[in-house]
Amino acid sequence: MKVVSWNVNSIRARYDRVLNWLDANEPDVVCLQELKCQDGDFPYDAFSSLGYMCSVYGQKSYNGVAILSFDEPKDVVRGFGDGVDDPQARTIAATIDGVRIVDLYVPNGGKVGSDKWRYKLTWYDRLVRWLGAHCDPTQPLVVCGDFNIAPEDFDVARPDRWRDTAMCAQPGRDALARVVDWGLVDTFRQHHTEGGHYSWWDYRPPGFKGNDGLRIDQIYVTPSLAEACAAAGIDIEEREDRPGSKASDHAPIWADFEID
DNA sequence: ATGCCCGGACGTTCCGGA
Repeated sequence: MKVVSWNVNSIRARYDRVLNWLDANEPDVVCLQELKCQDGDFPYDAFSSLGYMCSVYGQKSYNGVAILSFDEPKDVVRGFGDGVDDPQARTIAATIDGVRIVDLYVPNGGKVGSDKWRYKLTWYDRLVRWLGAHCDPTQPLVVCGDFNIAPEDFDVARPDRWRDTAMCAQPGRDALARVVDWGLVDTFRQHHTEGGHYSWWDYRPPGFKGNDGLRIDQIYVTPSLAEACAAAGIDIEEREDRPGSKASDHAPIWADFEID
């Protein structure tokens, strides 16, 4: 089972490019973030032509997540359902071929200390509680998406430049660590122990050309799936503009599992 | 110290992104 996670920065602006990538790579499960459209505007037909079923949790202009799969998605859940009045569409979960898939778009956080920053930290706390209430570290589980946190300095090309931002500030890293400590393994780090690998580059200079990258997109799994993870990677070629096809500011990340 | 580049929208400038 091949799983990909990709913050596409508008599915309507990106769907031809995403389609081409899916056609070439044939992942079994596709977790998308930042759809920036309502459910009714999602390009279902384009993806169904490649054989994908689409579970969508959209929102006008902002946020929005979706899980695409060849196999029928079961027990689809949108949002945390934790009683908090939160209109932001940032999480969707589904069971695909016996594997629970959780697709997340973690809040950006704005400036450290702002209301958005507090929302981000609170959101991480809600995620930990949600995992505790609805998931089990012994089950086959994928928790992936745009976490908007670079876990360590060697996940950042220029750590001094980013140190005190919402991507790197210690309270955010601590919040992410509490999610991982619940019982998850970073599939990319299983296969790449060295630094210097990134999944996001700002559109603004120095950006991709200046390699001012951060590794803020992750595919975490429970230990039973980690044992089955044969390979993981980041397709940085997809961060490059092509004629008539602009790139998202995020590259797709993927993990391959050998499961029956 | 700030903008740079993008996408979306009650659009012709703004907000949010990370």
